Amino acid sequence: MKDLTNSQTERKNILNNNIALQELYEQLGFRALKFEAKYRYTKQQISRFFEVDTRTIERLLENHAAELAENGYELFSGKRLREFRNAVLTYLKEYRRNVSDVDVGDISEMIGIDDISSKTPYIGIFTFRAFLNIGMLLTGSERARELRSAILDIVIDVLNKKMGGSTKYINQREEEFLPSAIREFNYRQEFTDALNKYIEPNNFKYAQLTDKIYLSIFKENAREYRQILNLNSKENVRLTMYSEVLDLISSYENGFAAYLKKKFESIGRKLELIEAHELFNEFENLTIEIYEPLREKARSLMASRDMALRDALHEKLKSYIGIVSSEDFEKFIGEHSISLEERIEENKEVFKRLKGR
DNA sequence: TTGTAGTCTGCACATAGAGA
DNA sequence: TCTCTATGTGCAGACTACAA
Repeated sequence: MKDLTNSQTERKNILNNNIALQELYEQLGFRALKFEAKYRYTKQQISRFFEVDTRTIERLLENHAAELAENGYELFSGKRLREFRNAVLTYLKEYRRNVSDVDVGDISEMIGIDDISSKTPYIGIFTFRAFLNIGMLLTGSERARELRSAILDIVIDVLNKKMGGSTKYINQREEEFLPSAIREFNYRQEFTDALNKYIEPNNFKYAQLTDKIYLSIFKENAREYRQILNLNSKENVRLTMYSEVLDLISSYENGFAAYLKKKFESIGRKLELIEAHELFNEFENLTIEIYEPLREKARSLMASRDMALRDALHEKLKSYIGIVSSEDFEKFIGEHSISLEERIEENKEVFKRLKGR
């Protein structure tokens, strides 16, 4: 199980997943007052929920101030506090009206939100994200432990629901995948043509030089990549790659094909496979500065997304695991993410026009 | 203007668990 | 058993808004 208490990256990768957050709010049943379009809780509500002293929450606020502020913790004072107090009063009034025929005792106690005194000068307010953040940091609270377990279950459940049980092809749900895959297909053609024309016949040349590209970009050969993503031998590894990785592979294939052609023309004969390997090393050294930023980006995106979306760990890219942005979650599992079949259907007319040219 | 009330915050202390 | 560290709690002072 992921350890949320001591990894800020793991915490962010859940808190950036807005789709899962909505589901979490529905399922946890810890209702909040909506203020300025966000669910809000007071510090007292939070400490009651986790069954700890408010001082404990305050200590977390001291030690993780930036992280909690980023997730929506704020101090309300002045005009904003007055507006919030009015919103609380309206909420309490509404609630009392709706349950007036029932003896509900202390309504504030029952719904978990207190009437805020007019003498209160400022008050610490948490958003739902900040509330979850506290739950991820509190190690001594049994309820926080239960919450963390529920968070992980619900996040996995949301992903499974969205992906119909398998996240193998989650990369195909973003808009950019299809154009990148088409581009890559064309460059792949040029690459294999070049290997055919400029390297002596050899059964292993395609696989070996493709592996060289993979190793250069993400430090794994095709076999290792298959194992990590649990792909069978019939499944095409490129159909599981993110658009940024495909673009970089295209660039390598295009660049190396041209480099190979140049070498062939200068020596006036086809290269042996071992010479092609040496030529690739030369090409790699020559382009190291050009590709470095793109390689860094591809490794980081691949390692972080596969960890967050596929629960797959690329051991050799461990140090590249970072935060998956909320935009990324939206791209792959949000409203605008759609399956490849639907996207192809959407682009049918474009394909027909291209075919007709 | 001043007293009051509610909240935040810094400091100190208690407790529990891990490791030597 | 002792020490260290992390975590949680209590207390008191500071701060701020409101009411008289």
